[in-house]
Amino acid sequence: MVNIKVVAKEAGVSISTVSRVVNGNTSVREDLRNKVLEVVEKTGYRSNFLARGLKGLPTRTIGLVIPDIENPFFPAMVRGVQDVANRNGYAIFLCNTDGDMKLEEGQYNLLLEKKVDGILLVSSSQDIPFLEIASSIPIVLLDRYTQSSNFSYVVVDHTYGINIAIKHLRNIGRLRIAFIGSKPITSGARERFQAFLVNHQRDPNLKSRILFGKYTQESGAEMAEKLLNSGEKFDSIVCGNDLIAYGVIDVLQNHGIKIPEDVSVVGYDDIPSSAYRSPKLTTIHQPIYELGQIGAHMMIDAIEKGLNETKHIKLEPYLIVRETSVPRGVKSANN
Amino acid sequence: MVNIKVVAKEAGVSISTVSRVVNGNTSVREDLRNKVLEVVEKTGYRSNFLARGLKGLPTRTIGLVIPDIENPFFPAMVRGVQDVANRNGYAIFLCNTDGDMKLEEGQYNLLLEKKVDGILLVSSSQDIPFLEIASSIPIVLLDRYTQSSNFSYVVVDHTYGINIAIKHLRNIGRLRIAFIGSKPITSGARERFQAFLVNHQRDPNLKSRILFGKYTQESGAEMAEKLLNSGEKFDSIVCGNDLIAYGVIDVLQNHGIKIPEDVSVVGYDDIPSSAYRSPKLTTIHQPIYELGQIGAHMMIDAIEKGLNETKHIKLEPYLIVRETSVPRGVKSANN
DNA sequence: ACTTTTAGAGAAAACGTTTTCTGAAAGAAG
DNA sequence: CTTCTTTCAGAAAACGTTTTCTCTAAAAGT
Repeated sequence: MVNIKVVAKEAGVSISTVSRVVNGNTSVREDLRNKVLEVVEKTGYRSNFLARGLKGLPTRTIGLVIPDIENPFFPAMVRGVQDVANRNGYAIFLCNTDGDMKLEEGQYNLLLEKKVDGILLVSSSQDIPFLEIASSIPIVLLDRYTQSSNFSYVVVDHTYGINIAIKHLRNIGRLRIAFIGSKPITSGARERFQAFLVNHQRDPNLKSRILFGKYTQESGAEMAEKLLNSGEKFDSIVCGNDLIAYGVIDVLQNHGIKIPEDVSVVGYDDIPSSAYRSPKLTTIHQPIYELGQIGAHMMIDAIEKGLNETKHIKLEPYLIVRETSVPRGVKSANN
Repeated sequence: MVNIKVVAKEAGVSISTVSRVVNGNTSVREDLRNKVLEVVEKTGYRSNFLARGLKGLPTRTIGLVIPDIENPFFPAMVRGVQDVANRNGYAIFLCNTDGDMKLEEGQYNLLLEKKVDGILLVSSSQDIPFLEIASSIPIVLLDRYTQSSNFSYVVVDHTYGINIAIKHLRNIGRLRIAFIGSKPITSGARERFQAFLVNHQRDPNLKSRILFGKYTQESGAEMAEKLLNSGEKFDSIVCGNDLIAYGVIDVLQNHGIKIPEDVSVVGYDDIPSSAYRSPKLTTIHQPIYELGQIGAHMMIDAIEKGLNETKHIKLEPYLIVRETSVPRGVKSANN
């Protein structure tokens, strides 16, 4: 491997001079600079990142930890951060936690050990003990924020998202709305649930129309069965995410319930398959790719410009009406 | 940050001794070893990977380059490699190429610069010029192999995959089979196409029932239109991947063609949504997660045991019959 | 013309390890 | 009791950089 020493020898200068030329921060005599540049070009020399890192300089490496890349919600986000990271010469370490805080801490420590310049974290809990001891590198929370937030984050405004979902259902005359979501352990789940609650404050026997499970199709199916068995009346369901909606729709249809004629279903996320699935899912679209992009930008700014005021960004989701909410013949009022 | 020096001082020994204890390759007197271990435990000392890397030791870091994480084919593969990598203490760099060989080379060089111990590559071409100049680290090709293969690879046996697809269609009486695939630029696409060809050698006007596009839903739709417009007769379609099948099904249905009554469609890949989509797609399941796992295992073996004989592994896909191939009432012969 | 400032190049220290080399003490062999 | 091994700890070199420090020579000021 060609290192700074051989470049120096080849160019007939000292290694200090080579370093100065390739980093370009101090002035070097014109002829020497050109000679060095020429040798660098010829040999394809690139300074060794391990050595630079050892000197305390940035490694141009960012850690990204998410629950599960196989969850269709995350690929777009990952791609968003990779695209801007790559454009800026950063490489990204990707880690999965499966929603387990023990693993999450493990990945966090692994990344610190790898001397990443910063960590983008989709945490699986609202309080993250291992982040409380101040870290030496910037941390940006993605998609979910913490209780005691001294960290920058970029999230989606789920209160707004649930509001427009409910508004849409009311517009088409659905007033007995059920909610099937995830246990409110993450900020996102909590916010969605609370937004639903606020919209139904005066509702007496609301409790039995609210069900909590996990963000999976299986869990969605299970909870739909439970809702059905409860005997509670409902004409529409707001789901915590699209996967849950898939399960719900399957179960409802298996019970001979017509969607959207008998009950309207609206999902949340707008993962890619929701546009293909039949019936095509009405859902709240989250700007996932943009979320990744913006997070990566914030991170790179924090790394390079040393910005350490925390920044909080909330993105707006929007409603996509497909086939699972509006029965034929019903006119959706302008929302 | 706690480094080897403070551990040495704390334990009252030299840094050499500390190094020897934490690496455990040479013998150290019992009492000193215990003292050091105790201090290491207390301080949470972990040796700096940059310094180790600089000494030429492995960085316990692997590069994984794929075309696009947003392509639903890849998350399972990525997860497969991450799971075994993680279990063995490796971190993985994930890179996207979008099928562009220029970008692929760029990512490859970026990874070399990051001093990864090895690279897992899903290449977008059958010959990879930048790999011809011998690399100092192990390379394992995933999912696709090259012409002049001096590299280890793990792939899926697509000849077998297409054979069982065709056999299935013939079993249910479909004899005029069309093929809509990707231009045979990767080994996978080429193999699928050739397997189809071999099965139809005596067929006179076969050409017009073979169409090449890209591995996307849009392309699938486009080619289905083309096939329809050609006036060529067909009773079934084998698609190069599931995404193409989605596009094909949409177009066929829009033309009032019933699936599977009028024409049978079989996909290839079995991406997650194929089990949900309606109609549920009959397809060839590829063991994608296993492919990632096995690739990672080969890589780690190559890194740690220095195995440098090239190893070639072919995994067997299998048929999953869902709703797009067998018309009601037709009995599928035992295959 | 002589001193003072400035430009800019090289030497050397430092980053945190691993590992070879050196050396001392203890044990074995004569 | 002396000499030769052996065991094992510490010193020091090395990995490839960046950057501070030192020094020379030229430019600038008087």
